[in-house]
Amino acid sequence: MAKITKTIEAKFSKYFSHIFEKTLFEEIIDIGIYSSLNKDEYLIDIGDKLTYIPLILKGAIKIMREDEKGNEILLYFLERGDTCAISFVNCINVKKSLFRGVTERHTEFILIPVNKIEEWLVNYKSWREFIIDSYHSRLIELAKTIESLTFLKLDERLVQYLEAKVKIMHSKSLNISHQEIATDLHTSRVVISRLLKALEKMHKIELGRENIRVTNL
DNA sequence: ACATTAAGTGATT
DNA sequence: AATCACTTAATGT
Repeated sequence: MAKITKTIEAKFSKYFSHIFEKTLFEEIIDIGIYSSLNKDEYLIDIGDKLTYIPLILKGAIKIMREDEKGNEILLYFLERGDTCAISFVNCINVKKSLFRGVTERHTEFILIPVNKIEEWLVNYKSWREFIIDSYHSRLIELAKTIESLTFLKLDERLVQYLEAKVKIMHSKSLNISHQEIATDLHTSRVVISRLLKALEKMHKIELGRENIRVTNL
């Protein structure tokens, strides 16, 4: 956790300056706290109290949902330029988080304290638009997830998953275990192993230990 | 050298 | 598509 330096401001400016009006931009630089997390760290867990909202500068976050029995399912990914809009409403009401956010890779972000979120909603048009926009994108992501859960077979979901992963990691070489994919898609490792083998036979991917190389999906 | 963890596979439901 | 049971291979200590 640190104050925002000139270098970080430049990074932030690159992805967010066209979104926010100048006075708001300056206020974010003044008030925001810069922070980062390594791969596989929790940004937020289910039940955590929300005190900050992250504006993502770099990296990617996986948003998961878990039921009472511990069944996990991947909802969507967040990346650079995104924020976790779902958490805004939670923030304002000081409710606990419904989701879990885990970093997919080293991730940098600027934290905005809860009290400012509400204040800016009143004072800045660009902030209102940003929040609504972000909320809208998350809703679309969720709709897509429901769609694939309902209509797609597991092999098609796996292909979608790999595509999303490649996009988010900015790499065709994914360092991920079959077990982790199985957990994300809420199925068993054996099934994933078999489907991956099938994709390999079709020359769409290449398999290694904890590595999948996507060649031509 | 031994234990642990990831991945491959046939058979069964 | 899930589970079991077992094997093989890679990696850590």
